[in-house]
Amino acid sequence: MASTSDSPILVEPPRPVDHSDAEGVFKALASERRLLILDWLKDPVANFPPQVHGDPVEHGACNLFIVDKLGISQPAASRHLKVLVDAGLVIPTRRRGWTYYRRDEVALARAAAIAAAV
Amino acid sequence: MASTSDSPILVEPPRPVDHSDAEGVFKALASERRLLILDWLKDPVANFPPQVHGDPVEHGACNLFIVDKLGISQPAASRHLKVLVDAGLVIPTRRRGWTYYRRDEVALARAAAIAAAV
DNA sequence: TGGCGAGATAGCTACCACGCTATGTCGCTA
DNA sequence: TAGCGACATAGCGTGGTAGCTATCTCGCCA
Repeated sequence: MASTSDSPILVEPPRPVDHSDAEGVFKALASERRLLILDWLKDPVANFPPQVHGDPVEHGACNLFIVDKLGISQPAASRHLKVLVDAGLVIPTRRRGWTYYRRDEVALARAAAIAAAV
Repeated sequence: MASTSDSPILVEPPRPVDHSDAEGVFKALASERRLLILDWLKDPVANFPPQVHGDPVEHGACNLFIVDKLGISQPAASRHLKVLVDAGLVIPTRRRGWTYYRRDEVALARAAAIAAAV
């Protein structure tokens, strides 16, 4: 079981909001496809087909499902996911040759705090 | 005195968050210069020189001051301001040949709500 | 160990955002 | 009414982003 699967959203130390930080977060969110991905990952069980390996709640949704649902090429989807991972908003898990993605709720809460401070 | 100067942030009706809306807001915020402008406009009196015409609290800061403080050309600054105005985050006021800009706190609160819903 | 499938990377093209200079528009004032 | 100052718009060059196809890497399994 994932160590954070049944914890509430962790509380970050109240760090001051940095503009360059904020710019990076908003850049990562400034794409409809990436917003869709984040939305789908809110409920992997409802939004993706059943997975044979990898618990969708624990590890997240399988890369292939996201690629299919986006309807763009696999490399293009891969890059969108990389943008989200680099921004720290999504956590990848490699397992048995597949890669699963899940939301990082802590980082997303921090992003919301940044937006609230604009 | 500004009609909203001593009101709390107005409460918008709870409209559902739309992805294309969200993309537009995040695009407008995905620029360090525009984040700086929004930050400066939080306190026009402290961040800009005293204005001869136009109350900085009521109408906002004078375009010229923003251009100077950004340190870029006047057309470039003008376009950044247009992006913020088009996104509805900043309100322009033309008066006596000058243009003043102030934050739209309602729209900014809505932007924060959008970010919190991602 | 050879083959296959998942996914990242490379390399290309098209497009958009941002900077600049030059110029247009419009209102105020001498 | 001529001139000037504030601001927007036009046009151009450049860098970054998003899409694609082709290819590479690497783990799994027969």
